[in-house]
Amino acid sequence: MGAMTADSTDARPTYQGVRTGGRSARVRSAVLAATVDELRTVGYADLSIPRIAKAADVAVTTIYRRWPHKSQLLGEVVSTVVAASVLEPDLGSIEDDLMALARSVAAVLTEPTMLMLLRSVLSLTNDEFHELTTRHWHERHAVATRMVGRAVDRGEIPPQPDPKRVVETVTAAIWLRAFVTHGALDEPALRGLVDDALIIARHRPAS
Amino acid sequence: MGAMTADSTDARPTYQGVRTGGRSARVRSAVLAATVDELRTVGYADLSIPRIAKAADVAVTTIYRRWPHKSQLLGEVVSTVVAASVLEPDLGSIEDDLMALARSVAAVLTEPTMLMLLRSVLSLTNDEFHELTTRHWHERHAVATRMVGRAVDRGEIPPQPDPKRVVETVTAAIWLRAFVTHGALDEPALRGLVDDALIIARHRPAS
DNA sequence: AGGCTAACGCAATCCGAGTTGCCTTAGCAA
DNA sequence: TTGCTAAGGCAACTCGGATTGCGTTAGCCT
Repeated sequence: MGAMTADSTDARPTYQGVRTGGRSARVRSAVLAATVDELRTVGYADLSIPRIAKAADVAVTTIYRRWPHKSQLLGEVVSTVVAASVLEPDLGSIEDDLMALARSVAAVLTEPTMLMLLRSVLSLTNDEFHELTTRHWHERHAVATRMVGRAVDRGEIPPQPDPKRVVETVTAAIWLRAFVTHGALDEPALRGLVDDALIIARHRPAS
Repeated sequence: MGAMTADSTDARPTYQGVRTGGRSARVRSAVLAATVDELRTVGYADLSIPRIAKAADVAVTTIYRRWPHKSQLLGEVVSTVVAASVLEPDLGSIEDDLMALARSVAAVLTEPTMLMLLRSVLSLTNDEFHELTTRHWHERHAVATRMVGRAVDRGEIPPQPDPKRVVETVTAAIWLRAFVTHGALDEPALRGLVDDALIIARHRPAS
C-alpha cells in the first residue's frame, strides 16, 4: 500500500501528525453550526454547500474535502446533537418516569430545528445511518428496560415479557403525532398515553 | 389584472377549454409512472427531472410546465397512490379487524417503493403536504372510529372515550418500527400489538 | 371538416453545484 | 525559532439541472 516517506528502519514514526486543534477545530464547528442553520431554513434536499461555506466563512473546497458527501456532513451534525438527547429519569415511580420521558421526547420532536433535522435523517437510506440509528435505539431500549425493571422491583407492575413495549407505547404515539398525524402533544395528551402504557403494563397476561 | 382576450360583454365564456384527455392524459400518467420509478431507485433528494423526462419519453419542458416544483410532482404521485390504501375491514370481531389493519399497514410500510415514497413526503415541510396529510388522517380516524364503534355495539369492548386511540396504539408502533427503530413486524409482533390495544380498550376506566 | 389554441417538443441559454490544481497559511515537533 | 507539512483558500473549469423563446402537434368546439 502506502508509499509514504518512511525510512527503511521502521522505528521513528516520521511525522504521522493529524491536526485536530486550532484552525481545524474552528472550521469544523463553524461549518457544523452553519449546516444546522441551513437545514432549519431550506431542509436537506436543497442543502447548498456553497451557501454553508459562505455562512461559515470558509472556502467551499474545505467542506468538500472534509465531507465528500452531504450525508456525511449531516451525519456528523446529527450524532453531535442527538448524543445529548438520551435521558434516563429515575423519579421513584414508573408513572413519573414515563411522564418525564414523554415530556422530553415531545419537547425534542416539537422543536422546529430538531424536527427538521430528524426529517432529514429519516429521508436517507444510507447504510451508515441505518447503523447509527440502530445503535441509538439499542441505547434507548436499554434505558427503557432498566426503567421498567426498577418499577417491577418496586412492585408497581408485574414482570413484563417485553419491557420496552411499555415505553414504546408512549414514544410511538408521540412520534406518529409529531411527524405524520399532527395530533395533540400537550400535557393531557401525554398523560393519556402514559395511562394507556400503565394499563398495558398492569393487565398484560404473563407470557 | 388579466389582459385575456375577453369581449366587453361577459356572457359567452370565450373558449375556456382545458385539455385533459388524449395526449395530455397519456403524458401525465407516463410521467407519474416514471417518477415512481426514479423515486424508488435514487430517492427524492436526487430526483432528476431530465431523467424522468427521458424515461417517460417526454420533453423536459413539459414536465417543468405542468409541475413547476418537484414537490408538486411528488404530491400528485402520492395522492394517487395513497388514495387506494385506506381500507376498512369489517370481519365481525374487533380482534380480526385490528389484525387485518395491522397487516395492511405493515405491508405498506414494508414495501420498499412505498417506504421510499413516504420517506420523501415526510422530509417535506410544504403547506400543501401538511394539508394533504391532515386530510388523509382525518379519513383514517373516521375509519378507526367506526371500526371501534361497531365493536362497542357488539358488546366486545366498553364505550371508549377516544376511539381512535385503540387503533393508534397499533399503527403508531408499526410506523415507529418501520421508519426509525427497524423493529420486528412479523406476525407474532403484530399480534402482540393488537393484544395490547385490546387490553387498553377493555380496561380503560370510563372518562 | 375546419379552425382555434392548449399543450407539447426542440434547441439554445443560464446558472449554480461540484471538482481540480496550485498556492498560502498555520499547527505542531524538534 | 525554525522547518516540515497538514489543512485551508483561490480561481478556473466542468457538468447537468433549470429556464426561455419559438415553432409544431393535436384536442376540442362549432
